[in-house]
Amino acid sequence: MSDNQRKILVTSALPYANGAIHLGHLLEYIQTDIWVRFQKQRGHNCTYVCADDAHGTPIMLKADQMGITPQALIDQTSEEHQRDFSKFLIGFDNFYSTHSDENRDFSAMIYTALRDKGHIDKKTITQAYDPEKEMFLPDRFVKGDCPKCDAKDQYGDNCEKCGATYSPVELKNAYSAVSGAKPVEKESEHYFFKLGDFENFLRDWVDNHVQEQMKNKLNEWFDAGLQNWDISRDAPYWGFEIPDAPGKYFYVWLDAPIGYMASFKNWCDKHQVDFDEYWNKDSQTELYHFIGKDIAYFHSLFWPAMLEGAGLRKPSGVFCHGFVTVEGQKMSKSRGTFIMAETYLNHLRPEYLRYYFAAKLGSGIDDIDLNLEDFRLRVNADLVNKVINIASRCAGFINKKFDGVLSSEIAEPELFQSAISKSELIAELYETREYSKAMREIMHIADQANQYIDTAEPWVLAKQEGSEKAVQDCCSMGINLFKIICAYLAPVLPDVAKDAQAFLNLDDFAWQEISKPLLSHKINKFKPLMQRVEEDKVNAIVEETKQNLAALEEATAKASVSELQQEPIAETIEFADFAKVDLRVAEIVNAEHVKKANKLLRLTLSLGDETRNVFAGIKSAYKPEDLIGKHTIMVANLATRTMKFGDSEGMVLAAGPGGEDLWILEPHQGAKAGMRVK
RNA sequence: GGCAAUGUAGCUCAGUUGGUUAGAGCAUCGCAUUCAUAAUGCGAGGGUCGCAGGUUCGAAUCCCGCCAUUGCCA
Repeated sequence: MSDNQRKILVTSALPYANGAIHLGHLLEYIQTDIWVRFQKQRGHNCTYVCADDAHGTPIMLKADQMGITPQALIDQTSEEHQRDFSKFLIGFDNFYSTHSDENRDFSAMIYTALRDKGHIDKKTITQAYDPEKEMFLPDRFVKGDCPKCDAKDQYGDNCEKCGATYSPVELKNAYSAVSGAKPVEKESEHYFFKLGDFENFLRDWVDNHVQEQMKNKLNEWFDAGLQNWDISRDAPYWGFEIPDAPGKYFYVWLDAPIGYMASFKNWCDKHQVDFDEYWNKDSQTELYHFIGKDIAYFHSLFWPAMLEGAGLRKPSGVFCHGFVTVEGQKMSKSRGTFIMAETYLNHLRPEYLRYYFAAKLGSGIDDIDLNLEDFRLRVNADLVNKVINIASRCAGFINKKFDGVLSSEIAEPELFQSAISKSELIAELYETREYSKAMREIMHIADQANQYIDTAEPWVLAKQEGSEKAVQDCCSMGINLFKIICAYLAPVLPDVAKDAQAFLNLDDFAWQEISKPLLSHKINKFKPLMQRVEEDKVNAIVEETKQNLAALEEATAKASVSELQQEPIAETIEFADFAKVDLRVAEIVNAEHVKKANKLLRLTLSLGDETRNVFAGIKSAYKPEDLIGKHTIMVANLATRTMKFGDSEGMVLAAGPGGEDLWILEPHQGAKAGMRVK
């Protein structure tokens, strides 16, 4: 190993231990794993640790619902997570849990240090409390009617319908999402981390440790003023009890990032590595966290502040990435695009996805779109048609005519040189997480290789008497280019790289060896290294995702509070009262976005002889173009209501809790605009 | 509601500090070719760079407003 070998510790965000790994998670683990494999291929000492995030109310409640202990739930989840990760070739050096002795010790140690330096405050706050379950309720576990717009079934912090923000105690008809009981207000003393103590330090630190795009966002928080952070929760809570405060527990987000340290410590003890060398205040090693843009706040403010306060080293960098969208939209359960790792693996090998993500990942925080058609075409074209094709079209000649031995010289030194001269550029692109640019460079080499073989025409030479050496030379040239390309792609395609090594009769693809040509070298029989992605396999993933969802919904519907419990049937009315409501079939002749309105769509409804302008709060669930031409049911004799955006002349009927889960009514085929519903 | 990021060919994306006729891959079409997992090579068509203003000799690039998408609001 060279003198300039770096010591690097890398983490991915800890997956929460109450659900399965999905494509959104995988973007991050794949991005990190590629980076780690690259560092190792370069000969650096790089360690990759992760853990399950195993504490908090949602885990406690889910275990309760399943009738098992939280410990049993997180054990089971950990097994599932590790199985998925390993199948996706995520090469963690250590995968641990935040519910561990190491983590308990570090959490206590850091908390104590912060407290002793005066960075912890106590304050009594009022919170919603479930008298039946005898527990405090986090905002998202209190539901009720929006205090502003009266929308039903809104969460305790903000309204999906009108966008208002408020506190849970303001909700009308509030109920606990856990028991259905009416929450009461109750006081409790909470512990706070005084983030504001670290403002100067953080402003400095943020300046050269986060991406440009993140700085703007963080500045907003600085400008708003850093608030104290509530780090305690009352019993019953699934987590670590605060050392000097019986009945109080660390909030899950306090011990989650500390889990990075705990997992690493656990690994150090198994491998006789000096933990302190990595975490001492003046450590010379490097520490990088790969995270999603949603948790930037915790990793760029709380975490470095906690480390600073506790006298530990700070991260060398926090690398944020965007979200995965599918077909240009948020992953959606109902569209079948909320794809689980396991579902994907039932149909396709992981490297297709690894390559596709690599081909689209840059160093920024842009969202990454998985377009299923593009995915299939891109992977097939780049990997199978271009890269693997090179070996496929050369290997036959070498094996049949030359007993598998490559020629003793490089036929096209310039072309060979051009391919290896990209080594440092590609390394730099991997290092800076510009994988998409790296992939482009590599594919360009593959194009050149195919062009070369086309020009050299070994199949023509093979038929000419006395051209044997020319055939061997040109096919050996092709194999050598193939070797270089595979070495460059190794971080992304670990299994293909392994198979290519077997074919090429090599032990590894160490980066320093890339420039060495294979001369008079014996290779093995070529076997197809990768099959094309078939369209029906991709469709099967979407299909299975939809089916899983249906099964899941059935299960949760049984377990949770029923629709009727949430909203009991209203009091009985006479037919005459009902008859006053004039319901009509209406055709949606136009639908469009409403400027400045986050929730509304403007619908133009035809009743045959007249048209109505109606505003409907369904933007989160429907795209305008998907509605046009359809029929629906409207209240036609509702008094016109004047809104900020214009008059709404009626109302369309819809059911569902809100957000994406909102369904408007549609009559069976044959109903005509204007018909009365009675 | 506030803030941030994003919006470029059918699709997925590049476009460095503003500077000729806006690029690539895939898809489409034509030609060549058969060594290769119906792969490959050569060539062609295709864009008022989200919309509307402004600054400038000159804007995809800078400024303002608006629209849309995604995320955050501890």
